[in-house]
Amino acid sequence: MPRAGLSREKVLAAALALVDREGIAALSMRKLGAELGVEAMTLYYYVPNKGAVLDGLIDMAVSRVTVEPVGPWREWLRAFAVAIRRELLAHPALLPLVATRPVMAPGGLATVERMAAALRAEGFGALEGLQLVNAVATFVVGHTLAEAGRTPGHDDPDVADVMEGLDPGEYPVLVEALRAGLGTPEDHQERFDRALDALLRGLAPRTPL
Amino acid sequence: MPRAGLSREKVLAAALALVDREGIAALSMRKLGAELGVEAMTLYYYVPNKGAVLDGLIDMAVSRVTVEPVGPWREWLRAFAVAIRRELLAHPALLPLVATRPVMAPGGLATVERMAAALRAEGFGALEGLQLVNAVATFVVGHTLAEAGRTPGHDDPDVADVMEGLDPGEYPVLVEALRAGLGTPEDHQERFDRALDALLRGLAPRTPL
DNA sequence: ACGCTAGTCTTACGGCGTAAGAAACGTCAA
DNA sequence: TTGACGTTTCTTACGCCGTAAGACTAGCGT
Repeated sequence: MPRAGLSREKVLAAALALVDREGIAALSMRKLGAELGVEAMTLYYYVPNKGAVLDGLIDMAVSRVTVEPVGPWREWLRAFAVAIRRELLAHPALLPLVATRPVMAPGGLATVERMAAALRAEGFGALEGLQLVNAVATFVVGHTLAEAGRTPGHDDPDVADVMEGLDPGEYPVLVEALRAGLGTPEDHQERFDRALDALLRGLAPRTPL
Repeated sequence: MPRAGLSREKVLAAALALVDREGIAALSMRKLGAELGVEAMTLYYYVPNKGAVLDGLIDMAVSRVTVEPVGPWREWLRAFAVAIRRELLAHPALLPLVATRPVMAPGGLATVERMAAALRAEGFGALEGLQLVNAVATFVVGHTLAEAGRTPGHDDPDVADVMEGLDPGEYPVLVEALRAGLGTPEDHQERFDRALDALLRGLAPRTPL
């Protein structure tokens, strides 16, 4: 019987809290143990190694994205994209992980399968539908990385700072765009919406029903 | 005068070689020093810290992508996307870096500025044009990550392996798509082309000339 | 009361980034 | 030739990291 009442789930939950609070660079087995009032090596009873902790974190995030593929496919696919983005922005520290690690975590596969099946019912081939889902997913990850991604151990020189030090003579258009709001949350939102629309508008089944 | 004939450039070149050969996880100051026949601390004479090495690597990759923004904007923007992808695929180990680190390295800014200026000459606003460039760039990074991205210290369970262990009863569409070529180089290429086309087709200036 | 097992801790190893400063080298003036 | 000096390199050390090996301990069923 456990003396500290631990479990794989509690370890992962503590890891997520730690990462959200201090960033992914701060996630070490020793700190995670301390978080749970336990020595580092104790964690290895619940988790084979640190990589498994990272995988678990990804799976947690991915699993929270569930979309019911009913109605017009462009609509729920859009909702899917929006849901991924929301989840990623809720835990920006996980972004480098989600982006880098093979996305095929078990938690997300079921969702993917359901969407692919729904797409095939609307005239897409199996491969074609999955390519579409993949295209949307990779677009969202790419966009959100640019929006909120920061390197683990990197002090973030914010876009605002870079903007200050930019020579208007050398980069006139860039400076103008920065003044017009490039890099603001609204800018990201708008760019996301427009590009997503373009993507969904342009991707249609090759052999419609 | 140098006794080992080093320089910031040679350090970066050796770093790139090491990273290409053994992956980003293998890049340590000690190994990089050994690569150059020198102790680790010697590198700190040419580089302030390890982060600067990583930044330098990114800048090297980004700087190699140069596109002449002449002719129809959709065409050279497409060439830009293709060039980024080619460069990233040539050094896949750099992908996690490029994706994660603020993309505004000095090496790439000039290219961005030139493209934005060309777009404005074709009826885009300054902000609008940069959003377009950004959208394309983030799309390419996202796609290429999914195509070739592997985590630093992660042994890659290839898509092929995952495919084997997939229950056709549980994931029928997925399995069918995998059999139809999901995840092959051709699949990635095709998905890239189709999504890029959709993106460029759908993104047009709001206030045409 | 005793053993068993699940859970925890201790110790240790090799690696990491890098701070501080000592040491060796090449150059050039005296 | 010598000596001083700035440039480049090395030595040592500190505090972190992931984790292998194995010793301890708390609570259970008998």
